[in-house]
Amino acid sequence: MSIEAEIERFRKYLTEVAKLSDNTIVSQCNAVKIFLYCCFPEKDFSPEKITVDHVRVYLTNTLRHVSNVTRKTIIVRIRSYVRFLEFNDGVKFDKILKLPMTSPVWKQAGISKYLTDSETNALLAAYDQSNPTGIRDYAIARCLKDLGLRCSEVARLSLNDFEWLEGTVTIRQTKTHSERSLPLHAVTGKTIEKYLLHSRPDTQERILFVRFKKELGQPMGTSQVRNTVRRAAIRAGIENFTGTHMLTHTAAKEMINNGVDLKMIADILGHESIETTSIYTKINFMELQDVAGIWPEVRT
DNA sequence: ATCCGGCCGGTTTCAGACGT
DNA sequence: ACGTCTGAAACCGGCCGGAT
Repeated sequence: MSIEAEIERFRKYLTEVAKLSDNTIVSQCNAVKIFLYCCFPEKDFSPEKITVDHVRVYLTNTLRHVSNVTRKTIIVRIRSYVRFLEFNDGVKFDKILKLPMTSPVWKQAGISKYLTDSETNALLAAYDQSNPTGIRDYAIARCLKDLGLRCSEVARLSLNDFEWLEGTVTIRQTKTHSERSLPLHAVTGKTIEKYLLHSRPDTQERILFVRFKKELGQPMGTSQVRNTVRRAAIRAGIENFTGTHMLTHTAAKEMINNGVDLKMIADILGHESIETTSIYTKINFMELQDVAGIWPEVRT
């Protein structure tokens, strides 16, 4: 297989599956092309021949003269390519992805961190709903866990975003600058309704979740939203709690377990790339092959 | 207990430098 | 004048220490 053909394969994936912008696609393809030509000067290339040493040598020798920022960018592009190979061809490149490429721990491990059912229940039970703060924070947790929102998206939720009659909520200003409309579960809706009726202070603010103490009625920031969940996790005694993204992962896990299609989950979670979704749900990939067989397909 | 702000690492995008 | 490509910026989520 020629390197040019391989780059075309990568480009097709970036365009059709990852749906990245043209600039991103071009820059990723170029970085990978240079990398591949450097590793296989004899042009006896095929994807499965790529080894950890290729990457290591490339980073330490060829890229030794570039700035750290540039190296970081190139690493990102190579990683993107390797993940494409894993996703598209089913070839495992654990050793490459485990190289110290300054990636988040949960991604290096190749396993998403999510809560077990008992941990989820413990977390939700850790909110004292006899006081306004507990009601508010419980509603936040349900938005994260039921809707699979990022904490920044929860912090930006506005009263204007809810269509109560239709039972939907629209998420704006997301990471990918697009909008998406989600169905609002009855339980989630009731929780938010309870917060609005019995907990939320009088304020002109349209942002849903507001502060109770300092700066009463002002919007909560992303960090406050995160902190409410973190404190609940401490109360619930959940060890290894790493952050609010665990709830997002948990939402993805539950959808997978309910047989929801991967593409649909990507839409709900707001991922432009199915690849991102597959990272969130990695561990279930293995489980589900045995248990349910609802993964789209098993690659060899 | 709650909140703020600064810092960090990772990813994607884009402005402008560069070559033709 | 125009297209290509690099590297910096923008954005995001996470962590932590200190203030209230």
